[in-house]
Amino acid sequence: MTQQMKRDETLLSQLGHRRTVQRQVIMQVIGEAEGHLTIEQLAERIQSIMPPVSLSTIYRNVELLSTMGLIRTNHLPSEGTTYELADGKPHVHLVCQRCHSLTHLDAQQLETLQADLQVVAHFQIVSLALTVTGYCTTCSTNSSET
Amino acid sequence: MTQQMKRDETLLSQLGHRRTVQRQVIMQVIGEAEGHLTIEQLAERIQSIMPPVSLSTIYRNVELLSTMGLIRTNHLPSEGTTYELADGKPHVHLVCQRCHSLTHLDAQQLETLQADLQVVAHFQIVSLALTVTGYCTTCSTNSSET
DNA sequence: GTTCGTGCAAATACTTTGCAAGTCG
DNA sequence: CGACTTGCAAAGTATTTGCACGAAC
Repeated sequence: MTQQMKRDETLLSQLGHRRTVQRQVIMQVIGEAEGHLTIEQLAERIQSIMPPVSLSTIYRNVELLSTMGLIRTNHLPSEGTTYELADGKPHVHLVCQRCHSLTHLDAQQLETLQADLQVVAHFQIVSLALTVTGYCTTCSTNSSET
Repeated sequence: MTQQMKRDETLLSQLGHRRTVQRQVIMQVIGEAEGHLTIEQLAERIQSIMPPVSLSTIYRNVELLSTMGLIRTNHLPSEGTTYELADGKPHVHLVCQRCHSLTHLDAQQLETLQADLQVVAHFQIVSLALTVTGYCTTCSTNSSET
């Protein structure tokens, strides 16, 4: 959180945006979370440390922070839109098409691929997430019973 | 489409589902499309070949077809939820956090990774999509001007 | 006749937008 | 003062659900 907050303040001033309390708390909450958060989860956690922030404000700010590259926006099936720190670490999301369960993996093996894409696509990668669709262990096992 | 339709019918009967006109047309349209389709695009194309199918029916059937592993569900930022054939071919989606543009890549280099994950996660992979978040060439170039 | 599927309309999310009031430099 | 933010309420979209009718086995 410490390093992240510092980067936050730096970027916010760089881009001419104000370090409002709301924005600071949003960054703080996202930074302290282990995984990704939905807008509602964000709102809840914010309320636990300060007076509630309106949903529209949260929506507007995650959009801003995402544009600035501070956070990453995920579009996941079961959980809807979620947000997390844009730390550049590759994610693997295992999405089950049957029960819609979601499993996370930290994929070391993606490190090299990230570099490849950098070159190939001339795309400035902020974060890299692999969405794998298929069947989780449970469903894959039970599928024969159907 | 031919092979796909056959597989469609096979699976549909296997699972005790009926091969209704609506379902066949939905599969046909998705099969004939090059890329992924939104629910609305689906509805439009269906209307061009038969009397309109209600949106709820389409929603219910893409859910069904997805559960059956015939099609793949994408959750993309700019285009919302889209559907396409679950052909197992890896996709790379380059999502720009700034202008929200979406670029597609066919990634051959993911083939091996797919095998790795199969083992590591005991996850039965239907399809594999890499969502890369960052800045596209245009935005990456212009970012300094901001 | 019993089960399954569809269409329609209503009900639910989820997200965006307009506007008035407040804050900061 | 002038630019930027927020909160609230209203407006939009997107998706789901309940129900009655019709089709299939």
